[in-house]
Parts: sequence; structure tokens; C-alpha cells
Amino acid sequence: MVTIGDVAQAAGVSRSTVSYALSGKRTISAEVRKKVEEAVRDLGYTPNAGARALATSQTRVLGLLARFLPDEFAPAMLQYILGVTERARELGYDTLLVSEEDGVGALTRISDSRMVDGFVLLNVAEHDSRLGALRRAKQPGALIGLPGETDGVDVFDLDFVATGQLMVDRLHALGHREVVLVSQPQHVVERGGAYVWRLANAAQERARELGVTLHNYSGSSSQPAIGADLNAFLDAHPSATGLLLNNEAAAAALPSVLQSRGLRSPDDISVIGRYSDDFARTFSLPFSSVDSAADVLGRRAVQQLVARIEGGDADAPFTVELIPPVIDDRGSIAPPPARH
Amino acid sequence: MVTIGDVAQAAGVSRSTVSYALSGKRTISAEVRKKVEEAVRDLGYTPNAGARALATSQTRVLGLLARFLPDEFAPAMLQYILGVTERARELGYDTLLVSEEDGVGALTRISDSRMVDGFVLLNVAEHDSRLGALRRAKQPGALIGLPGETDGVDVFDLDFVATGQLMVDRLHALGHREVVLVSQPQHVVERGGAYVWRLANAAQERARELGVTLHNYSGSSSQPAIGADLNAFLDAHPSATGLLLNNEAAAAALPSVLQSRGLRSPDDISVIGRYSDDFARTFSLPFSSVDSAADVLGRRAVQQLVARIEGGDADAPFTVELIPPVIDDRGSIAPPPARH
DNA sequence: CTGAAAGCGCTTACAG
DNA sequence: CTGAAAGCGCTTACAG
Repeated sequence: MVTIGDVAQAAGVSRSTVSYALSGKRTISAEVRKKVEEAVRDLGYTPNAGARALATSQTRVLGLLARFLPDEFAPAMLQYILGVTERARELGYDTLLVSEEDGVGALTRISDSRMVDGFVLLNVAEHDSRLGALRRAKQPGALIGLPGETDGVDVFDLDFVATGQLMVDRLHALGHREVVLVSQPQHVVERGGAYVWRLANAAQERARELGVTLHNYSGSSSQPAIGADLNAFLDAHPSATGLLLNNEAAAAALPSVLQSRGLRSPDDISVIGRYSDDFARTFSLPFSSVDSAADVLGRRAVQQLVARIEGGDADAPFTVELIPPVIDDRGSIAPPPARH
Repeated sequence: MVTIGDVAQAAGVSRSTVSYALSGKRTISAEVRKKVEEAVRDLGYTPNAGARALATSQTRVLGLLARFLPDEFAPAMLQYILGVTERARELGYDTLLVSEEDGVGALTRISDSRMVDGFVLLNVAEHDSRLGALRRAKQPGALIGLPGETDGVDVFDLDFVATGQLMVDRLHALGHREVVLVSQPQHVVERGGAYVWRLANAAQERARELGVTLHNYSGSSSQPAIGADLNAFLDAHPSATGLLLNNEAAAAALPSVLQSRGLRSPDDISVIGRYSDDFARTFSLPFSSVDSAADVLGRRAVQQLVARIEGGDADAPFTVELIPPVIDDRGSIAPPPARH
């Protein structure tokens, strides 16, 4: 293994000079710099990360704490994860991915052993048990998902209140007056998926203001249950002309449900979902949807986290950034069918 | 920050004694052990990972190198990733997730800086450029995906040859004599997705042996292209009674294609896919399929990698483990319809 | 059964 | 502009 000592010897200078030549933290004569660079190249020297971390108290690694609820839509998580790892690399950091069931234990262990410089928490719940551990940690943290209490952390999320409002506004403007909303399973809500009721409440309230009847249901997260659910909801409200989906599995199941009922979108029923464009394309989902902005959220969280790590000012003002919803139009929204 | 020195002081012993008491690498009197344990608990001591790595040359971190092809099905990767991170934790390791475009550079950088004890390579191609870098690295590696040249590494993959044979055998036994196979996009094959042609060739050969006509096509990986592809393939072979899918997007798109053509499975056409049961449930895929065994493969790779890391014998015999295919029956396979 | 000391490979004040 | 030395927090032969 080639160390900084080998480089120093080959270049005929001291180890500290090699270190400074590499970091640029003090002025080095052109001649010495050249000799060091040659030696580094010839020997193929790369600094030892552990030794550097020990000396500087910086690991240049970020901890990414994922969290998978039993009934939630796991594959969607990958888009957040990739946004995080990509932006981290652009900023010179690597990413330690932690998927343990026991997020509190994992966060504490990794924080105490000084394995990372900061944390990104995914899928943050209303009352997220990981937040206590994060506040106790010496490393800063950025959240994806809006908890009830946001002090001491930077928070990034889709604006689910605006999303619920937007969905209802759009259908109302086209003339719809009765709408069904299919949310995530009850399980998800109970485990802290506040975004579910945040969207649902905002939609409900806006519907009331506009004189729209909105029926809110939780749907299952997998087949065949979700197919049966959708049929039951549609049976219960034959006069509804709009369908809002805050549930990816429902979106995936809906095409075959509509077909079996002889319904077409948007002629018979208008549909708005909430998932990413990537998802729509890959899974052949033909419905207009509010983009979940997973990639953007992952990148923004890392950006802010690194700024805080490197900014020196650990208590600089904290931010709560809610991304405004945007509907990707795939042609599943139209005026309701004429009454016979 | 509390160090081993603080613990030693509090317990009234030397630092080496604390270290040995914690590691159990030499016998410690019950009395001393108790004092050390108390001090550790009182002070909340956790060893510094960087310092330990420097002293032992072991990081207890595994590098996981993902690789996303432009036209491949990204969400499926998450299942492999979770298999890896979970098994790693069970064995006492954390996972550094690397998703860089430049896998060779990433592997070299991480290996040279000694950030990990070993590597898991995901989605390994026939001629994978990362393999050269891995063989040059001092850390061992386990692959998920079978490359052309396997020496010096442990390899895990689904047995795609047996998968192709099994798919054809199953349909042939029921009486099918003309079958369409929809593979991954050409792009994926060109970028080294050998499993695509390995399955296709095996299916083709078995079909020839059995007197079955098999038409092999590459399909697109997203809508609306894949829907149009499927329609074109079915148009071209109206007498085909079986459909084999080695393409997740095709599986997701097929239900609506069949419906628009007025076809039902298995009455009009038998279908066998290749994806995991989780996927089938979440995305409402109603077709029988060969399980892609992502979770198992991830776990097996980690298991073997850790055995090699800890076994001391870096050149112990290398393994190539091909998991036999199993069909999850969802009722989409039946004898072909009677001829009129 | 326990301790003093060397060493892992870096970085960074301290001197000159 | 450069070097000798201390120190980061551990582990592990070496002594006793």
C-alpha cells in the first residue's frame, strides 16, 4: 500500500509538503509541486479515507436513512435514493444507505461512531421517532417528508396541501361536481404518512368551498385487493365523474378496472394521479398526474445538507421547502359526460 | 466526544484493557470487565469507526455498485439493493451505495482510498468494464449477473438458460406450438445485458428441439412504444398461442393491449413473464412469471463476500451460483384454444 | 490477568 | 517556501 510517506520519499520532500501540495492549503513552489505530482502519479497514490477522517473529523460520507412501510409503495423510493446519491457525488460525498427496520438504533450507531458527516432521512413521518435521535446527533440532518415538528432540521417535501387543492380545482373548473379520492392504505397513515391526510383534508376543504362532493377512501396497496376496492368505490358512487388517486397501486390497477366496467377515461371519468413521469411511462399508466418530484427533493435535501456541513454555522436558519405541485397532462382530464 | 481514554480513566484501567474488554480478545477478570462495562454505559461510549479502520485495516463497510442502463427497468433494482443492505447488516456491515455513471472510476477511487472491505456489483454485463478494476482492487468482489469471464470473483445470477427452457417446456407440454418471446430493448443487449440473449437463445433452441415455432423480438421499455410493439408482434403472428415476456414494461402494458384486442388470458393466449412476486402484486400484473429472485441473489452475494473477507483465504475456490427458475402460477397458462 | 508503547496514515499548528 | 513533530482514536504485539 502506497502512503503519503512513499510519495514524500519519491519526491524528496517531507510528508507535510506532500499533504499541502495536494490540498493546496499553502503556497508551494512550482518545482516542488511538479515533483510531488509526478510521484503521486507514478506511485498511484490515493489518500487513505480512514486516516484522513481521523485527522480531520470529516468523512465526506452522508448517511441515507430509508424507511419502508409494510403497505407502502417501495419502488418509488428508488427515485429519491438516486437523487440523493447523485447530488452527493457531485458535491464530493459518498452515501451510506441504511435500510434497517430500527431507524433510531441505526442513526445513533452511525452518528456515535462518526461514520458520516450528515444524514438524509427519507419518508419522514408526522411523529418520526428518528427525529429525536437526529436532534441528539452532532451531525446535521435534512428530511424528505414534513414532520409535525421541524426545528433543528431542514425539510423538503411536495406541497401536499396545494396538491389536494389543485386536483379539486382542476376538476371543478371543468364542471365536475362529484369526485372520489383514493388514498393510501390506512396502515400508511397510522405509521405516520401525514402526506396522505394532508392531501385528503386539503382536497376535502377545497371541495366544500367549491360545492363539490368528495368521497375519500383508503385503498389497499396491492392486487387483488386494490382492484376490488376500486370497484367497490365506483359502485358506491355511480354519479361521480372524477377520480383522484394518491395511491400508486390504485393507478396501476385502474386501467383494467375501468375496462372491465366498460368505462373510458376521460370520456366517462376524469382521472388525476400522483406519481412521477418516469413511473407513468414505465408502468404504462395513462393518467394525468401530479409529479411526485422525487429526484428534485433528493437533490435539494443533499444540497442543503452539504451547505450546512461545510458552512461552519451549524445553526444557520433552518428551511422548510414545499415544492409546488405540477400536473403532467396525459389526457385523462376532460369535462364530465353530459347527463342523460 | 468520548474516547477510549475517557472510558479507561473512568474505569481506572488502561486503554488497552478497555479495548480487550470490549473485543473479548483476551481474558479479563470479572471485576475489571464490570467496571469497564459500567464506564462504557455511563459515558455512552461508541468506538470511532475511522480510528478503528485505521488500526485494523477493516472498515466493516461493503461497496454496492449499482448500474442503471438507459433503457432498463430501474425500479427492479431496489429489490436487489435491499437484499444486499439487509444481509450486510445482519452480518455486521454497512453499505456504501454507489450509483455513478463511471463505475470503473468509482470502484477504483473507493478501493484505493480503502473505504470498504469488499464490493458487490449489480447488473453485471457480459463484458463489464468494472471487472478489470475489481480484479486490480485489493478487496474481494461478488457479482450479481453472470459475465463472460468469471475468475477471481464470486458470481450469482438467475439461471437464464434454464428459464428459457422452462418457459418453452411449460407451454409445449400444454400443446402450444407457436409462441412469441418479447425481450428487453436492443439497447440493453448492446450494453451487455447478456441475460437477454441467454434466455432467448435457450428458449429458441429448446423450441427447435420440441418442434415449437418461436418468434423472438426486442420490445421497448416504456409507453407508448411498448404498447405499439406488442400490438405489432401479435399482428404479425395471429396464430401464436403463447407469449413469453422477458421485459417488465411489456408485462405492465400487456393487460390493456390484450383488452383492446379483445383477447383474454389464458383462454385466448397463455402468458409467462419474468419478474418478482412483489412486482406482480404491486403493479397488478396478472400473469404467471418466473421469479427474478432479486432478494435471494442480493443476500447470497453478501453472504459469500463476507465469508471471503473474513475467511482470510482470499483465493479460496470461487463460486458461480445460478439459481434455478421457479414459476409463480397466477393462472395465465392453459392449453391453447381449440382450432376452428 | 494487565499496562506502556508503538503504530495505522493522515493533517496542521509551530518553527524557521 | 518547507520541515519536524504532535495528534486524531483506535488495536495489538511486547513485557511483566
